[in-house]
Amino acid sequence: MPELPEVETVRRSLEPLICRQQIVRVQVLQRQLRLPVQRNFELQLKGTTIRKVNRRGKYVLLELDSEDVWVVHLGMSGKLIYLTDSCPPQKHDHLVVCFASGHELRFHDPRRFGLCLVLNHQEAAQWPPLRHLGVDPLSPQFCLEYLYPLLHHSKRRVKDVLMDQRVVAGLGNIYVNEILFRSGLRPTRRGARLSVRQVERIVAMTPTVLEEAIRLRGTSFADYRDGENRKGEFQNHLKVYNRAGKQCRVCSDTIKRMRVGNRGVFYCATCQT
DNA sequence: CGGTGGACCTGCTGGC
DNA sequence: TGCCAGCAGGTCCACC
Repeated sequence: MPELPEVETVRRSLEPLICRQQIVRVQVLQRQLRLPVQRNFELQLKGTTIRKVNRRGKYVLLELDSEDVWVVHLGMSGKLIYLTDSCPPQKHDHLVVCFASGHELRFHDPRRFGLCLVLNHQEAAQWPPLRHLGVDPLSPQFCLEYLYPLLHHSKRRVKDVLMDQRVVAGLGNIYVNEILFRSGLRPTRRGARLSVRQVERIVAMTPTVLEEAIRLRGTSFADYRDGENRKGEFQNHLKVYNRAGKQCRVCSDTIKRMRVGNRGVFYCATCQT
């Protein structure tokens, strides 16, 4: 499910709802997520107040007044849902966090590819998945001088390089397909074979696509919802992803689908070379 | 070492 | 209608 625009939408929707709220009760209903939920997870959260909601790549980082960080990754099907009225836990609600206000935050994840853990600031800085994250594609560090050498020295497909979280933090399959369409490049092109001009197009189109998707509150197929369980709208603006057999919105050619590294890739053979 | 393919898990869709 | 294969937005690890 969630790539950078969806995670950022969750962050923005949760921030005003949960900041300054004190956690009074924590229930773990399912410990087996991508990593098992820590033994002392409940104790680490209980009594703390959420100070800020940050994002790094696809990770949501909930900063606590205890100086710990509650790290959440939504995997493929994870949701963080804010409830003002309690109800019995639903199927696949794995975590229920109750605030002093009586409101709740729940982590819900049918496929359990998601992740929840509590780390202090030093541990968070050391934790390899966070430590190795590449630049944020919406930051000024994401520029030609950064990206061109990484692509130029890689034999991998441009799609795989852009999806590598150590290179760019937050891109996944949907947005890489869209970015490469708008850059006029086939996903199977090898990084080393791209010209400076072509990498310039990627650098320009990446924030354009991501910012448009954030404005439309992300892409919802089946699962994705923001912190208030609302769908996004960007699925109606996709140019190639999930559009195999349909007409290209630019040239009317038929959008093609192929498999690259065990996942679906969508492209227009006329617009992308 | 870099690069690829499968595993992890549940649910939905489409074909027969 | 029912069943089953195939597919899904992410990450990690074994293997070449």
